[in-house]
Amino acid sequence: MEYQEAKEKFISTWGSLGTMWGINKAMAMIQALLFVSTKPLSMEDIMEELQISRGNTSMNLRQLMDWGIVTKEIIPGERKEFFTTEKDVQELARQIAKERSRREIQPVIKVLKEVSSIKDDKTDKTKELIKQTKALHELTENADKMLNKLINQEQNWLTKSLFKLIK
Amino acid sequence: MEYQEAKEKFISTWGSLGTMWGINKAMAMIQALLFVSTKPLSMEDIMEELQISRGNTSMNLRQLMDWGIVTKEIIPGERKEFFTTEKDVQELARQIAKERSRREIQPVIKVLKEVSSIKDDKTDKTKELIKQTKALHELTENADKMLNKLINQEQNWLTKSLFKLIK
DNA sequence: ACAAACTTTCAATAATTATTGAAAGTTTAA
DNA sequence: TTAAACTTTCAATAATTATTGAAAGTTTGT
Repeated sequence: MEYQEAKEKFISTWGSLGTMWGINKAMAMIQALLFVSTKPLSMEDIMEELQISRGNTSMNLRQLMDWGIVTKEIIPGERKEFFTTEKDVQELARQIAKERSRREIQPVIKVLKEVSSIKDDKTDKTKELIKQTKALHELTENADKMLNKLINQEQNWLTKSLFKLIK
Repeated sequence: MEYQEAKEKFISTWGSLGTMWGINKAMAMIQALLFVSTKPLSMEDIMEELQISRGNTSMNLRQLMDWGIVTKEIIPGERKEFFTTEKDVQELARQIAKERSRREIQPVIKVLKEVSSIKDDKTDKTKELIKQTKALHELTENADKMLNKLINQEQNWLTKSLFKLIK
């Protein structure tokens, strides 16, 4: 497999992985492209390489910046804006975990807490609803705590912890 | 908040959480409904409660069974089929983790391995592609190993491990 | 202040994904 | 063996989500 083919394969695989986990294809592909690029890319570069429109590129770059995994680079003497992504996989993982926790897991935990706190009227169905949502609430909260722990540790904590768990 | 409202809130929240993580709404809602139900439900029951069509119900129940988190119950004297979901959150989490690993993570690991193994022609861009996909490969493989570890342990291992990590 | 070089916005459109419902298929009881 | 009771399948349709492209907005250099 040659460079170009390998690169395209990587980008499109990353794109479809994104789709499977609720992240849009263009967004995932832009990040993948930046991730293996040796230098910052302009909007033109990205549009060209991925064959997507200016609007699409602009919107998805913005989202990636909102997620904190892509940053604008000012290149002296250039009028265009250039973009790079976080190159360190650990940091990338932490950032994504952090954002998904904040945006998606927290609101669900909130609802689970509310629902599991309704007044127990002693009927079977109410007891079951409370019991089951409480169990889910605990599980979700634990998983999320772990995720947050990962997020707030220094660089290599994740790898070390995983290693301890695995061996 | 009363029982009915709480139940509906739980089901629809679970449904939209599903959507955010690439699982379709009806599938997530059916699972949620079964999860808080005190007894097995028939297709009619599910259609009625969630206001979805027979075809939709049938297809999504099938998927849930393929995922191994819903099972058919035979109720003596009843002609209809009845369904239940795994009621234990630990087991549910393990089953979902197992399936998502098998279906989605493994194929990506395979591609990352392929791409990171291309011939190094000593150009900067090839070196960067190899380096970055290799890093991603390692991270993904570690995370997946942990997931698999969780899957193959006895019941309470997950909670215990998480607890150890958190404290 | 102007205009060239750029980026953003957003209504229109396309692509994808989910849902319906009726026909075909299956199972069961008599 | 028949037919009622039920489930599955799948082409048609609806709903959702992503993408385009051109107009509006912004920034920069002169």
